[in-house]
Amino acid sequence: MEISEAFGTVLRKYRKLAGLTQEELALQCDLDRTYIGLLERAQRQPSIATIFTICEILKIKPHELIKEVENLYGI
Amino acid sequence: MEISEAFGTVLRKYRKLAGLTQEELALQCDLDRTYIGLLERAQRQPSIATIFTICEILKIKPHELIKEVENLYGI
DNA sequence: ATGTAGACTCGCGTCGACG
DNA sequence: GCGTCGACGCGAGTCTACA
Repeated sequence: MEISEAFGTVLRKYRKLAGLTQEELALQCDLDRTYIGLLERAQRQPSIATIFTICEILKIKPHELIKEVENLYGI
Repeated sequence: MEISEAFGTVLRKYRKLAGLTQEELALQCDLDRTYIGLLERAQRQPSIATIFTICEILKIKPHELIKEVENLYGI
């Protein structure tokens, strides 16, 4: 599995766990709604700053999210 | 502490631990030598793909590196 | 072996609009 | 509520060169 694909999958999972729509998450993260969609569909590579911002809103530690990305990616 | 500053500090620490020069690390990561320097001096924000690539060469799990970045950043 | 600088390409991230 | 499209600014990442 590709890395952006892994990230997108994990992101969607945690967003739904938080009970947020792409629109709500984007608003709170101060990011664009379409960009969250692009991330989930693995069409963009987030920067480390973006990862931290999203994790803060999703109330999850970045390293925990990254760990799941590692698993899907297959490290 | 800024997030790119935190990442740069952690990167430099693990690069030296691995006994590599910026040049050697860059070569193995298939990145530019000057870019590694920019990262360590907090003048660039790595993408998630770049983080994973660097961590692979440094023989460290991305989430472990991220965890240290969190600590310096103060989460 | 590293810092810096300039110039370059391309992808991140934004925005408005439509189905 | 989400996917997609086109257009856009700007920053990631490259390359060359000098100290």
